[in-house]
Amino acid sequence: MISFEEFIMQDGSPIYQQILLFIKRGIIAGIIKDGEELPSRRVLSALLGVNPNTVQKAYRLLEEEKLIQSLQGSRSTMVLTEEKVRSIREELLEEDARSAVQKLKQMGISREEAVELIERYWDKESNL
Amino acid sequence: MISFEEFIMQDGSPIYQQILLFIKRGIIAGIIKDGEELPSRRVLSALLGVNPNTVQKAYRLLEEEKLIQSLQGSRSTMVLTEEKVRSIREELLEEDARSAVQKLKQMGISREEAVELIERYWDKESNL
DNA sequence: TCAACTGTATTATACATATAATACACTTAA
DNA sequence: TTAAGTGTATTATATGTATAATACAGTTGA
Repeated sequence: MISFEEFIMQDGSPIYQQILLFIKRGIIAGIIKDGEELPSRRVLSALLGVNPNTVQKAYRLLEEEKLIQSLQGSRSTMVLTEEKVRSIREELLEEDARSAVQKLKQMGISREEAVELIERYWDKESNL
Repeated sequence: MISFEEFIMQDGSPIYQQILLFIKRGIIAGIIKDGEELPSRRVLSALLGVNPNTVQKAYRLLEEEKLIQSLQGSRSTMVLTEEKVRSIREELLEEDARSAVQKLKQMGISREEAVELIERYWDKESNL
């Protein structure tokens, strides 16, 4: 089951994108599996405290990427293949690692300091 | 001198915030020093290919944080103390590291994989 | 002096994001 | 059967972001 209770709103980027990325990272982690049902738009919006239209926008993008299948009256279900998961994994890992390294380099951090920093915050961050 | 040629537009977050963070990271790296003159709003906007008002918004925020001093007719100059630099360093390092670790954990990446990933992208990323 | 540059401000327009309030057709389960 | 839940769609409003076109007052350097 998908645990949206772990969803942490990080201000800055659009909410619908945060939802989209949260689901994609869950897919990569293997927590969200093929055939699994997503919470309904209304339920998830209530859970996150956002507008139903915002959740709908995230779900519509998942639909366009063919990662979910939606039918009127029933909840949307995940449609995943190994190939899709591998593709998403590359896309997100690439972007997140590249972005983090770029920022740290801009601050004049050394490679060794960067590794130390990641290791230190690894323990600080609550487990997901 | 501040080298804004190294500025890379990353879509997603507002441009004025990207400019603000680019300058703050330059301060942390020690590239941008106390008393130094920033490019004028018009010059920087032309250099980055964005609207002068967008640069002005970033500079206004720097002004509000008392990191620059602006006088009509003259270019704005950096007003930095060791304490301010230390404060910005904590703020940004904290946020960037925390954010990176959170994303990697959400993807089910292990601590060892994360370190490997960072080290691999450290060499990929062009030097700044 | 004075032209060119500077910071600052205003108005208008356009687009993206988010919320709110509905509405309708379909499915599910009691 | 039918009430409740579902996906989907529309309209309106508000806010933030970015651009464009000006305008004005102050500074600088030839």
